[in-house]
Amino acid sequence: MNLFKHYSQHLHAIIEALTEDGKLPTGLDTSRATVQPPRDAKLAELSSNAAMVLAKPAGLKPRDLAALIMERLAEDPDVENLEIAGPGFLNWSLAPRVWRAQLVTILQAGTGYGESDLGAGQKVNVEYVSANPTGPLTVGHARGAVVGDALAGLLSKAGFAVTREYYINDAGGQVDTLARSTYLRYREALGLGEAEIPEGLYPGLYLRDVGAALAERDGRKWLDEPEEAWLAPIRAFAIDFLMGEVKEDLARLGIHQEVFTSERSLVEAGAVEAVEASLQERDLLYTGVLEPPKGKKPEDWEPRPQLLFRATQFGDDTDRPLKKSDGSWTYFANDMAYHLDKYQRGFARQIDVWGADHGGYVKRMKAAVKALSDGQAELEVKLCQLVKLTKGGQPMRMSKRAGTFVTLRDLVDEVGPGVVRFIMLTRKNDAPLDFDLDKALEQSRDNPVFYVQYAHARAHSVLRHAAETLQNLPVDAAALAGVSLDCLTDSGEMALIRALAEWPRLVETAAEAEEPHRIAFYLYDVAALFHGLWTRGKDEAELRFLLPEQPEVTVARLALIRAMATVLASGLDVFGVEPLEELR
RNA sequence: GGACCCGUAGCUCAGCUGGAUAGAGCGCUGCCCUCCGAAGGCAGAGGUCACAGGUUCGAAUCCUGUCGGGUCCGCCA
Repeated sequence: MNLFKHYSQHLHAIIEALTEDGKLPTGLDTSRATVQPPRDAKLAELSSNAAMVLAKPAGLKPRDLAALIMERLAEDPDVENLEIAGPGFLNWSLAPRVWRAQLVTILQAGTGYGESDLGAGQKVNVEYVSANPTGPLTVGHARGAVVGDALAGLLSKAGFAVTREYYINDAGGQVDTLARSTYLRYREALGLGEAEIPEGLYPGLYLRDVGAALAERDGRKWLDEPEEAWLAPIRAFAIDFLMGEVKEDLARLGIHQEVFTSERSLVEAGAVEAVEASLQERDLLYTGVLEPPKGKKPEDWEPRPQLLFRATQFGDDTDRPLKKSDGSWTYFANDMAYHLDKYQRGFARQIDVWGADHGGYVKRMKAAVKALSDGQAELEVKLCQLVKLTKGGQPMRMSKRAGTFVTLRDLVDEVGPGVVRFIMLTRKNDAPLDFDLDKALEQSRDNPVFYVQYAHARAHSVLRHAAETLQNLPVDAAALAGVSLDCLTDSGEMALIRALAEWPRLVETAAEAEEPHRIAFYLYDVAALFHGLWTRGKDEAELRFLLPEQPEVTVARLALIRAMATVLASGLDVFGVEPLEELR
């Protein structure tokens, strides 16, 4: 049971009872009345703003209303130190046995602890990475990959039915460019001299592998054929090859999206015409001429009539083209078809994770989803700001044009998947992120990954040590769930227990805010409390975890330690990071 | 010119959807420890939450405007 939710419900029941007794007016909006840990843990263990929020509509002074609630809340035998504080806060603490009982809950639940029914099984689609299949994934993609995957994990933990998806942009002009670039590397692979890559094609050396693989499969088959003969098959081959690479990169990061949707197959199935018809039916299309952008105007600007979508009716700043002036579909039209497809697959809630450079695209896509679903579906977009890669504080220059960009695979090989994932989640997605390769591997309090993994490993080290030296004592979760925990009385131990008991609440607030980074900070806090407790044992011998002369104290502490390791593992699991039982 | 994001301690950043005396790490200052189980401990200084208005019992948080930084801006995907 989530203690905070429990007391929130308790409080709402009290308010209801007070209303029935005529002490409060009917029809109060109680939605803003919450139970939280106070900002400053010294003030109380639990705190509610109910009296302040409800005072005005109830026509009472906050402290008077607080007194009314307090009277009823005091009847709960678990509630202690109940008092009215400050402007009308209701503060209280819980009997230590209530907190300790949370450890039993944790030990019984295992890493499933913290799971919530908040989402009530609602279907959510999280689409992320969706990089063009024209080259390897870069460090920039890594952030979107990790953020999307962790968000999916978080929502899943919070009770949503999450689908993780990748949209393959295999339909635009860029894949034709890919095919032509691949063709040159194919010729090169067949010994026709080193390819000169003209302006406008992709110079990346990774295409040599694609060309070689094609030569391996097809031999000299395409050498004397005209472009219209080889363009489509080579395009398909190259996309296939590079998507294989992308999946391999993602797999090395521990990411496995279950749905890959091809733009080309949607287009070929007529999904775009269906969008046009649907919009036409709603009278949301017209042929018109867009205003030129103010400020800097493109050189070759001239007014041209295009088929436009009335995006302004749905909150966008201007209407958006569905067709280019030559009559072909825009990328936006295809993207509308894709998002409609997701809606038709049952996703009324869609989350896209994009790079910050797509910020200008958000409003129109949201407008499109609203229009195509008659307001039934909602699209949210998480923009990931840039990652600044440094080594020892020195920026690493990256240029895609010069081919000197750092690939995701290089990064994962350098520091490992767990480190990449955790560090990418130590900032909220809309803030820029510094990623220092040296710091990522540093073993210090400065490095949050190390600090959290160290806590987990240290806990397991103690458990191993206990199993070896104190053979009569239980160390497994099931047995520890049954031991007496009354010996856990130290303030540091209690603080750690309270922090662990907050995990279910944190899952829910982080899921509601769609902010997986909060988990990273939470895990760091838990680790800090644990390391602090450990360190105190250095000076105060009676605080050590293993006291051979006092088995009842020792088993209680082992229960605490295992519960802490369980919560850390549960949090790392949301991130897709493997908890370490030993540091090497 | 416009849209979106950001602005909190010397530095890097939290701040739990509007609550109480705004926090952490690093750095700095001063003590302690440096043989226990694993990579130190305690204390201190340091803030006009960019700025100005507004809403509210109450604002770092919401609204408006200004300044500064980033991303982007017809038919590229």
